[in-house]
Amino acid sequence: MPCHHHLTSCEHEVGSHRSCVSLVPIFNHLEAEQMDEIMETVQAMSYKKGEIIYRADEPSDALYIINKGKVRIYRLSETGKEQLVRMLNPGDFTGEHALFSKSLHESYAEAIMDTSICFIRGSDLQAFLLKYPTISLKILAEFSARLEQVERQTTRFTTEKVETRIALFLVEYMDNKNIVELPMSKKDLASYLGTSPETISRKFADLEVGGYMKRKSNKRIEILDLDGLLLV
Amino acid sequence: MPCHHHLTSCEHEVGSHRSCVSLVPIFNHLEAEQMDEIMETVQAMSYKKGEIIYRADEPSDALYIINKGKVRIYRLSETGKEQLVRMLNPGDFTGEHALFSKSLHESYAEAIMDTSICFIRGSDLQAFLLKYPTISLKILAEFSARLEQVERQTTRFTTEKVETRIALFLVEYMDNKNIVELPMSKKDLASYLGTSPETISRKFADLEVGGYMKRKSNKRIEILDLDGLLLV
DNA sequence: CGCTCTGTTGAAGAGGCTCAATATGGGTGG
DNA sequence: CCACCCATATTGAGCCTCTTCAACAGAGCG
Repeated sequence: MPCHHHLTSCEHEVGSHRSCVSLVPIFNHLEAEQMDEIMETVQAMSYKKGEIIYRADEPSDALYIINKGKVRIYRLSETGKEQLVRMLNPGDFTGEHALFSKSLHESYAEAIMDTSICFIRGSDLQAFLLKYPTISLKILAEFSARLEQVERQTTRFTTEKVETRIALFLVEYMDNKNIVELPMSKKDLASYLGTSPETISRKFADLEVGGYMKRKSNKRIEILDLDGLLLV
Repeated sequence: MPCHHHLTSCEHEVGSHRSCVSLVPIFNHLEAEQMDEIMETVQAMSYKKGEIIYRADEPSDALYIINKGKVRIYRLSETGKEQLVRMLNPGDFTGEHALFSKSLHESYAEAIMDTSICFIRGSDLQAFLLKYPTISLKILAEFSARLEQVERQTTRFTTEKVETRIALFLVEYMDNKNIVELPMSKKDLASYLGTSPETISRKFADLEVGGYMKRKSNKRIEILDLDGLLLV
């Protein structure tokens, strides 16, 4: 069951010391012995909160799979400003660009809590992809979902005003009890939605006085008027 | 040799009646007999200028490969505004999302000149991917390049002002004689760069009086001050 | 040859950014 | 366990970029 978005955990139920391989969508459809084979090539690494996992312009030849923790992927624009691209939770992976197309990263990956990561070297992965082609299909599905996600986001940047983008974000992340659990700080949310923290603050206040939502706590928001929110 | 951008032709040297298969990056590394095998499953179709190839929310089970012509991929946002996502030239493909992740298109594909397209049905493609896993590697490379491209564009939308986005666009599409051949109408360029045609007009005028560039004709621009353009 | 779509230019207004001051609150060390 | 502290969040004010509407010019096409 693929995730329809990529900022909150997809509940991969990652056990503490079991290797990531068996728990990751791109591998967990394999036979046990095939997973064992992959596990043997996997290396683990731990990062403390705040540590940078990779930087733009660094070379890379590995796929990074999040085993535990949370990772922030961001970019710096030509003029040096930062934009949050996505958040990685256990079971998600990154580093693919350096693997499949070029050899240099274009984004930054930062552990925002203590995080453990599994690496598969590019050459090993490539061998597995040729040996077990179904893995490629899984990765292709993941890539194509991400492409749609980013294109959708891009379209919103150019065609919707900030208030609408926030509203759409809230609707997407709302659970079945009309509660949104913000998956990041408001500062990061601002960066993700292409605006400033000040504007986020103001628009949240506006939406609250408009009766569309109510802030239950710092990171919890209750949606009161879903239909109205979509028309903002 | 992958394209570093996706709006101008990558010079695939497509012959007039030869099937697309042999000329497309994702297949042209295969042996002749393997390509023949694929060609047998391919169906061709022609579209006249202005015809829609697929629409959002339509189901699909095929990969579309451009054989001849030019195709515009665009999205409509939640509030109905259009954004140009990319242009397809001979050798490019689309329709992947409906194939690999979901079954419905999210974007629109429109032939902007008389265009001929080859289809590979999803089930056939899947079989080939399992039989010849190197095809997957090619598609993975293409997807990952596109992901980077879209993410880069997204970051520019949120962090750069319009004038900078135009400047970066011009620099990317400049050839080795400092000439930019605009690959689309100014109207489409505005949509692609997330602004309005009026602003494009004005910024081009500004860049010209600033001595950064000179309009040679409607679609040809000469870059006069590359370094200055990057600092705009 | 005229019609329509594309492109240009002008003016006004709005939305959002920046800078600055203040408030809040979670984490840490005592 | 409490108090402090610093990053995060909020609120205010002014400004600037860009959008929008409108009028007009030009180019491509039938």
